[in-house]
Amino acid sequence: MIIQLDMQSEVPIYIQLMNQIIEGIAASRLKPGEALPSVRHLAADIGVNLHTVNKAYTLLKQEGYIQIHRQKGVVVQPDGLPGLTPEFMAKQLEQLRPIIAESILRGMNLSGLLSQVQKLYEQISPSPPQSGKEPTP
Amino acid sequence: MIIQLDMQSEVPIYIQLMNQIIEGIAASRLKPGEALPSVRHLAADIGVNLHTVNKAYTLLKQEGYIQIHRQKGVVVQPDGLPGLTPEFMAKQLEQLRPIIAESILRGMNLSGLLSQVQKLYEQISPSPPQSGKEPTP
Amino acid sequence: MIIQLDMQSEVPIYIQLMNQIIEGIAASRLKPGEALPSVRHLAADIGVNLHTVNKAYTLLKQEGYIQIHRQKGVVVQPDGLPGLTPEFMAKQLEQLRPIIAESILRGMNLSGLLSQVQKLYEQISPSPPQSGKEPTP
Amino acid sequence: MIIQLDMQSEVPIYIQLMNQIIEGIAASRLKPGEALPSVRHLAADIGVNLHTVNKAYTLLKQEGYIQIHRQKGVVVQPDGLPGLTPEFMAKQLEQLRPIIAESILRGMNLSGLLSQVQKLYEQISPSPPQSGKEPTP
DNA sequence: GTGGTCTAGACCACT
DNA sequence: GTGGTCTAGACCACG
Repeated sequence: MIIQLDMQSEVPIYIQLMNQIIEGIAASRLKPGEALPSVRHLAADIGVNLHTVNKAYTLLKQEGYIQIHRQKGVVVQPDGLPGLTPEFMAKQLEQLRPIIAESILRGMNLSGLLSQVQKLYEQISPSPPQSGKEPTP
Repeated sequence: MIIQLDMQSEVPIYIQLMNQIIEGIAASRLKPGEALPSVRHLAADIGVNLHTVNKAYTLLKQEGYIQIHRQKGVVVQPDGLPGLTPEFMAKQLEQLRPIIAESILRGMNLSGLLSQVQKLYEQISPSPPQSGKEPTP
Repeated sequence: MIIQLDMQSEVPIYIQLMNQIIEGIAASRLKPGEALPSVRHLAADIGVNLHTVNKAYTLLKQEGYIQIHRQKGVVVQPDGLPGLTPEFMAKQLEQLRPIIAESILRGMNLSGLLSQVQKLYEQISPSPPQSGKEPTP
Repeated sequence: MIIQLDMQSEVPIYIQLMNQIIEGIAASRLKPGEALPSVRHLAADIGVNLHTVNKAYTLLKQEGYIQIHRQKGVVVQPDGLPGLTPEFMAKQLEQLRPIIAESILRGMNLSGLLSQVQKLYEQISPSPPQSGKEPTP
């Protein structure tokens, strides 16, 4: 798992961390049940404060994306990732709204915007994650 | 111009203000050259401090969306709104990326995502600005 | 006398006005003794407030660049323009200093800077003003 | 880093602050990567309000002259200072123009002006930065 | 301890 | 009356 942080970004580091891990799961680079580095290790690896990693993990756990076990450490949610809950859909709309508004203001047409979204979608998820159970012979 | 602010939101007020104004321009509710309320009036109207409004206006001016005339007031950019600059496209991608990643993680498929974006686009975007009167039979 | 004002500039209008008139005199487009438009006329011509023109004229008079007569109107200083007083030299240095500092910071070398200054000098003063008396045959 | 402010000056304090810091960088008294005082410390040191310092820092950051690290502090831009962009050259010309015009009006000749500029340049500019040790015989 | 945000209130320059 | 600047003081997010 490679983490790329921009220490000069205005985006808080713990948010960047969350985003990177979320993207890792979305891209199936991190698979359900797979272990994540301990808070201590990850903090040392990427050179940030323990609290920062801890905050990211805690929030990811709250969203149901990971599990934190006292002894076993941190693993990607093995019991089914959260789906398209109404809360998530609402949050998504609120996040998309200002981005789309500004795109319209700048004169972007719908097809241009859709193609940008599609490009990003395919870039992040190169191999469509096998939803449901894998065929286990 | 109706401004809806959520004082409980974690999104800073001045950002909410910017977003509302941007959306107003995108939707053609605010037209180029149209006057915006003075810093003081708007601040009084929406019940926030003058400096908060001032910050939003200043940033909108920096982005080229409005003009602040000395001692005359604030108007929506009449000299052509900024277009799809490379900087904007880059910013847009960086903003979209985590949203799309999380949508993928949640199991949303491409067509579902695209339809959400399209729905928002059409909701915000004005019907193609009918200059002049509509033909009323 | 053509006046070019930028109403969106952060430079106050009365300062822009002063600069334009100073440049006119420097370029000999306005000659000593020549009449300037009345406050009223100029204000109407360029579409600004009376007070604004008045302020510019008053300050130009204080610097000794023009004379304001109650009835005769406004004329470019006919009794010898102010020279290189110590006060002016000091002001000039204070104005140049931050510009030059920023140029150095940006990596501009001395010759590049000098050539910029020379270019501007020659552009403003195309025909060197005949200092002293003109040869009157 | 010594900051000299003129509280009586018509030049806003935050501009004076910016100028002093820019000059410090230009003179290599402040080197890329070097830390600047925190907003609060500097404000206390020079006896102005925290917001005034903050404004200066924010603008310097926007120009690319410093970096503001979240919760770490402020440092002189370590990733290469901005160069001679077209925007900067245009701004420089606009700033120089009225100064040069007034100098011409006052009867200053080209060589006199150039020597003033050169004097300032050499006064601000550091002796070419001897990287490493000087040869001490 | 750091910068980011917000409030409250004031004076000034500009038009 | 407008925005620009400055002060004073507060709370919060971040690390």
